[in-house]
Formats: sequence, structure tokens, C-alpha cells
Amino acid sequence: MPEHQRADARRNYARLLAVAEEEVAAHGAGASLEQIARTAGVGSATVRRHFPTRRALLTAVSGSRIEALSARAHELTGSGDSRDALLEWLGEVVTYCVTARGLAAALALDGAEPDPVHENSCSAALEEAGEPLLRRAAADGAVADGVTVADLITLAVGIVLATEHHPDPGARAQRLFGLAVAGLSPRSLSTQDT
Amino acid sequence: MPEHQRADARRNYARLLAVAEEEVAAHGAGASLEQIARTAGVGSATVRRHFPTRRALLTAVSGSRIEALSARAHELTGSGDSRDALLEWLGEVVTYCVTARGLAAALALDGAEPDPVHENSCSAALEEAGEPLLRRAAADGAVADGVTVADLITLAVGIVLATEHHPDPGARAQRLFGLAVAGLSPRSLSTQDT
DNA sequence: ACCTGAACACCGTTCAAGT
DNA sequence: ACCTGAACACCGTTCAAGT
Repeated sequence: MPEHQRADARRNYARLLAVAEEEVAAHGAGASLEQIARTAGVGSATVRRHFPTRRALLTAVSGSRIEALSARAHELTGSGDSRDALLEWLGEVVTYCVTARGLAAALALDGAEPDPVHENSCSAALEEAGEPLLRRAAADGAVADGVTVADLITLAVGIVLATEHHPDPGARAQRLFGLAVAGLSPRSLSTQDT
Repeated sequence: MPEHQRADARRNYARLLAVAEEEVAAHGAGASLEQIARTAGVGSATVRRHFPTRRALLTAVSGSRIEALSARAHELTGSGDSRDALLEWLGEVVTYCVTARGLAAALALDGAEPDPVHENSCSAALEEAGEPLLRRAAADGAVADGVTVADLITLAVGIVLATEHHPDPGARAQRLFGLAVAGLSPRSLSTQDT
């Protein structure tokens, strides 16, 4: 990305991002790039320059959600019981992924391998934001040893992906995550046998 | 499907299924139907008659794996500790899904809604096979109340989907499933507080 | 530097015409 | 009844030509 974008390039990017958000919200992670270009009133080649891969587009589209979830993590870090705070946050991650189409796909692709060109990864940002929450919960013994934020997010994303075709995805995802989390984060380690 | 297929129709089906298995193994759930038709030496319209949807094709391709896993469930139902048997089986489900491309996708699509035409669903078959394993484990108190085979399979499939782009999918999937399963299936309910 | 428009190879769907 | 071949609308990629 050049230091100084031409004014029209900036405008095109803003338009494209806005259109892409609507289009992904409507048609999911597989939304047509051609359709996005048409609606934004630009050539398909222009889409390609701003978002070289579908993954780049999904990452960009998910940006505002990631920011909101990161802010939420900061809020929750200081408040209440450490286990409750962590689980509340993860529950919201699941809810966001169910609601915002394309977000789960972006996180799944993004959490896999660091970008070839080391572009900004939305999953890395989310992991960073969740880190203090996890550390506090782990210090209180509310999480199994060795569990990472990446583990928690991957699990949440997986559950969302697996339930997205179900009749009531939100409810089903939350239920499964609740069951799984009882293992990742035992209510009290002292009552577990090893 | 007509009662009596013409000989050439039977032959085409067999050829198509074989080619589809290779092609899905090579390129995943999104394998090109056109390519399958070409390799099998039939028209693309013929593919469409035998497999009206991509989902139908994936289900058919996954058939042999589902049968193997079902047989394995029957074997394990009688043997050893009930919890170990259940977890062993689920671990194998995860392994199969990681290994056999398209299987996880088929199960995810198939577990969602019963077929519009109520065709045979591979996820329903797998759930049926796992049912006795779960019942026995539940009777021994090795599984949280209200957990269903569908829950377990959905969770396994989700973890596979979320890890399939990762560097070492098999290891990562098994690790996550292990963490989650400790919640779904506590080693001993008596040491849990409610 | 950034854009557009067009050409390209590909895809899945549909249907008329064959046996 | 089952097939083929062709036509169709669509997709993403690439690149020459414009400003």
C-alpha cells in the first residue's frame, strides 16, 4: 500500500469496503467479487488491487467487528470474576461470528498461517485482545493448563462453522460451546482429579 | 432412483463415484464437477442426474468412510471401559475427517437439516452407530447430562473445519478435541461440583 | 499511479436432440 | 430411460490501453 493514495483510490477503497460489507452480510464468505465491483461502480480489476485475495477482503470486512470485540475484551478484563469475564467474552465472540457472516471464515483462514506478506491478521488482533482475559482466569486456576487464546478462538470458530447450516445456529453454537468450555475451563480445578 | 437401472447407467454411476472419490480426495469439498465428468468420460449433465447436488455427491463419496466408522462403533461398543471406548471412537471420527477431504463438509451439511427429499444422510447413519456407545458411557456417568451423539459429532466436525487450514491439522484437531471432551465427558462426575 | 474495458479459461445449469 | 452436446449466464484472472 503506497504512502500517499490518490484521492480517487481512497474513495474507491471506501466505497468498495462499504459495498463488500453489505454483500458479505447478504451472501456470506463466498460473495461474488464481480457483484461487489458492479455495485461499487468500479472495474473488477480495481477490486483485485485493493483486495488481492478473498481472504484480504474478508479480513477488511471483519475489521470493525474485530475492533468491537477487542474493545469489549479490554472492558471485561478489569471487571468481576475472572472466569465469568472470559466466558462472557468468548460467548460474545461466538455470537458475533454467528451474526456477522464471513467473520468466522476470516478467522479460520487467518488463524491458520500468518499472511505470506505478513499483512495484518484479524485473528492475531483478537488473540492479543483476549490474552489478558485468559491470563487473569488462568491465574485464578479457572482454565486448564496450557490452553491458549488461539485454542479458545479456534474452538469457537469451529463450532460456528459446524452449526452455520443448522436450523437455529445461535442457540446450537452457544450450547455446544457451553459444553466444551466446561472442559477447557473447569469451574474449580481443586475438585478435578488428574 | 429407478428400480431397474439400465446397464450403462449403472456403469456410469460406478465410474463417476470412483472418479469423484479421487477428485474430492485431491481437491477437497469444492472439487470441480466438470472435471469429474471429463475424467469419467461422461457429460456434465450425467453427473447432475446421478448427483443432483454437491451435497449428494459428497454424501455418496463419504459412504465407505461412514460404513467403516459405523463398523468401528459396533466393535467398540462391547469392549473395555465405556468412556475410553466412546472417546476412542470420537478420536477416530476426527482422524477420518482430517484425512478424508470432503467428509467433514458432508457431515456439516448433512447434520444441518434432514434432506428435502429425505435421502439417506451420512450424518444420521453415523449418529445411529454411535448411539449405543454414548448410552453405555452415559449410564456409567462418564458424560454430561443431555449430551447427544449429534452434539459430539458436530463438535468434532467443527474442530476439523476450523483447523483444516492449520499447519498440522491432525495434531491441532486432536488437541482441541481433547480439551473440549474433558468438559463433555468428565472423567468422574462424582468429583465435579454442580 | 491508478484506472477501465476486454479477453480468457473456467464453472454449474439447462435443454434440445439423439439412442 | 438414459445419454450427449451445446448454449447460457456467471465467475475470477490477466493485461493492454487510457488518464
